[in-house]
Amino acid sequence: MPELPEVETVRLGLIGVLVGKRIVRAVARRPDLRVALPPDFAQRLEGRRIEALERRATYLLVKLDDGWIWVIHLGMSGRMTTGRVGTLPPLDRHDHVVIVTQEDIEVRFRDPRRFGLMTLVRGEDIDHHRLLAGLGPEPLTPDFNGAMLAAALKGRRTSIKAALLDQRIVAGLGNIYVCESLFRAGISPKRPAGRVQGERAVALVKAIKAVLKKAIAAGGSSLRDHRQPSGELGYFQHSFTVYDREGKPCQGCLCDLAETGGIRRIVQGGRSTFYCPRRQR
DNA sequence: ACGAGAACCTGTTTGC
DNA sequence: TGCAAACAGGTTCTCG
Repeated sequence: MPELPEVETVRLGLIGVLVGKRIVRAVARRPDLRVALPPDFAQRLEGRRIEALERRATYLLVKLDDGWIWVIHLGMSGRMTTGRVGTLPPLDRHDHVVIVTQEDIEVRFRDPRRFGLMTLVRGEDIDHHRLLAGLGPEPLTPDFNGAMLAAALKGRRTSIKAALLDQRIVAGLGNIYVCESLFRAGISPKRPAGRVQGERAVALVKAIKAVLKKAIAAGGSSLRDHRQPSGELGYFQHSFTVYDREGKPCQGCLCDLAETGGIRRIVQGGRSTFYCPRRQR
């Protein structure tokens, strides 16, 4: 269930396995993902050398030596595992795509819920492709700043929680990091998006960047720790401040747990939101 | 155009 | 213990 930091961790883990390597075998075991695999998908990967592995929002962009880009989205339950051929566990029924490099390293894409996708896009078309065209700014780049976020939120009547989940406003945030960022910025998830302006927007941008950087750093360190064969990439021990901590004490709120009830859980747009009603306004 | 809600799919956790 | 309902970190479609 990957948001930007998890996808970035997967990317960093896959760079060493894939970049500069040639794909000698590719198998599409189950083509009906969220977006169906092209009929000749596996055939078109075979023989290709991988030149670079980039990321846009939560899409992995694998640049191939024929000018095409292998686009990967992990959806909600997508995972990548790698290991030397013959050392991995038996294939699971949800291992939908398997590739092998010239060095005998296998990379598997497993996605039980099939909300993920893979496809091939011409390099020069990538920015206009329907999957990527509408995406907002990358949150970790300098052009994502308070003024820009304030402008994007202006006039919006929906909650700031829903607005931050909207990939057109800012790309790559999901439920967890939206909750964490709002907590860090001291902003209530119920606040109308249009009323996050000025200093509040600046604080929110700072919080988003800090939360994402911290999570990526945590993923990076776990990557070094778990670089064993047949490693599963991108899933590490998180320590959240509010997410999934309903009823637990709020860090930094020196209030009586019995009195306040601690972290609260509400449902917005059908999804759980966790926040501290005292610190977030 | 905007916002709310449903839908997609399967595995795991929770509650009676 | 067993079964059904609720829930899960994403995205996209429809409808009002």
